[in-house]
Amino acid sequence: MEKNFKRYLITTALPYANGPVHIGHLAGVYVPADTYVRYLRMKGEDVLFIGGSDEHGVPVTIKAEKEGVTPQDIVDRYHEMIKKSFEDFGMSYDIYSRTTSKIHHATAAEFFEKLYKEGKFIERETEQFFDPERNKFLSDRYIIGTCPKCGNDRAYGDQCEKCGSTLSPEELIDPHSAISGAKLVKKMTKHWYLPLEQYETWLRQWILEGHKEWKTNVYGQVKSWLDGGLQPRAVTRDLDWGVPVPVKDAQGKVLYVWFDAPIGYISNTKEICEKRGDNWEKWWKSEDTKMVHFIGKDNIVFHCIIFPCMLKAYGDGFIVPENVPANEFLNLENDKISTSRNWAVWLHEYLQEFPGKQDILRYVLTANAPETKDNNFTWKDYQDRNNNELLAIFGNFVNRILVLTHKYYEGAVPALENLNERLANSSKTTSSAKE
RNA sequence: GGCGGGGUAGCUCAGUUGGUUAGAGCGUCGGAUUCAUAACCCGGAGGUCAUGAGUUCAAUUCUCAUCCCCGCUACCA
Repeated sequence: MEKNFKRYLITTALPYANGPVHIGHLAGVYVPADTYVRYLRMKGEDVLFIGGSDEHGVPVTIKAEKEGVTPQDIVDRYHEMIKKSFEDFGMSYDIYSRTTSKIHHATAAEFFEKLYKEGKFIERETEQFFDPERNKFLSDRYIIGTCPKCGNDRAYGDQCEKCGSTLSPEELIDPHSAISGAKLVKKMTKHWYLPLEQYETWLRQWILEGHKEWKTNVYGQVKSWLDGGLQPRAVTRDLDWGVPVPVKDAQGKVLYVWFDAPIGYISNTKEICEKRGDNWEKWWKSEDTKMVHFIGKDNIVFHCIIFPCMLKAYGDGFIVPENVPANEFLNLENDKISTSRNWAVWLHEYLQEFPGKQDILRYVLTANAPETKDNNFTWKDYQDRNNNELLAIFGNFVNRILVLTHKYYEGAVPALENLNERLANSSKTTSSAKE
């Protein structure tokens, strides 16, 4: 199945703009992607490298509320922070943009509108929990109640952290709002769903038949979803932060963050192409473009099932990814990296505390990349790899070449000669030339 | 709970379409050298390939069960 591709469209998962980027993100997604892109460019390939911040969704609004600022303030803060740290780190993006951009809102809205008009969605009205005090519908994780299984009175609407059981908000005893504490009421609400099951045959053929070479974690996860049977997936939410649903009777509704985020790859391509006078469609609608999504293992279903279904539903020549390399996670000092517990090495802090040491981090994260299983980052390992591998071995190698070049060749690189002949002729002096 | 991925030397990872002594880097131990930076170079030790059972002439590699780690679980249970 070797195809001849004329150009490469490489995307990296959009970091969520409610916190900075840490070494786990770097190890799994950004360093491998940047390395691949640099390799392609060195080979002279035509490459477009797309990144950006994912700025919609409930967590941003919660954080804003907590701090008494607007959601825009939150995403402005973290977008700038992430963007700058990527720049300082040396990510070679063609563009690093954001999903609050005008062009993205327009692109995402148009995307939804086309599918809507063509009848690609199904509408469903369901009863949802509503916080009367804040006047908003709540997603499962912002509903708190008593766990019916273990009696924990701080169980979430999707899961009880104490006994680990998976829950639905309906099961909770005395459900109330995690935001206001108010007692919840039920209200009817309408949403649009993408009927994924309609694409099952196509997905099977495309991935299970056509891409057996994908990583086992990715392939296995996809197969499991397909074998389990796909269901319609809601693509809208009751929320006031996001891309408004471009339909008449949809006040107070936005596109589900996971619907709009991957469209960000398209919007950002448009943005850079407009700036360069390039044609964005050649990147997204040509069979000879090779698209690769770099992601973490938590994003497999979105990039292998949902987003491809969206593209397929839209039609109009959109291509789907040729590969979706999803990496595992990185632990820090034997403990899970956690934003909420502030257990992480933040990129912006690393860059401050270790100025000029970007390549050391790149090296360590590459040498220890979590390709097939979760890996562990320790400062001791970082120190050892730096001191032994980079400094002692590699550093000495470079230093020796420089010193000997000056000593024996007056500082100029000597002409190429036949090494085998030379080795055969002498033994002593060649032991140094050999290297 | 269900499903997916993983559990191989002190550490981080390769590998095995089943087949005699399971690999690498770093660490460690020993040696050599002072030609290159506090280096480099050479050699050794170190693993019941998570656990138990099964298939086989032969299993770390296949099958089943168990344990542990991580992810997903779609408003389906």
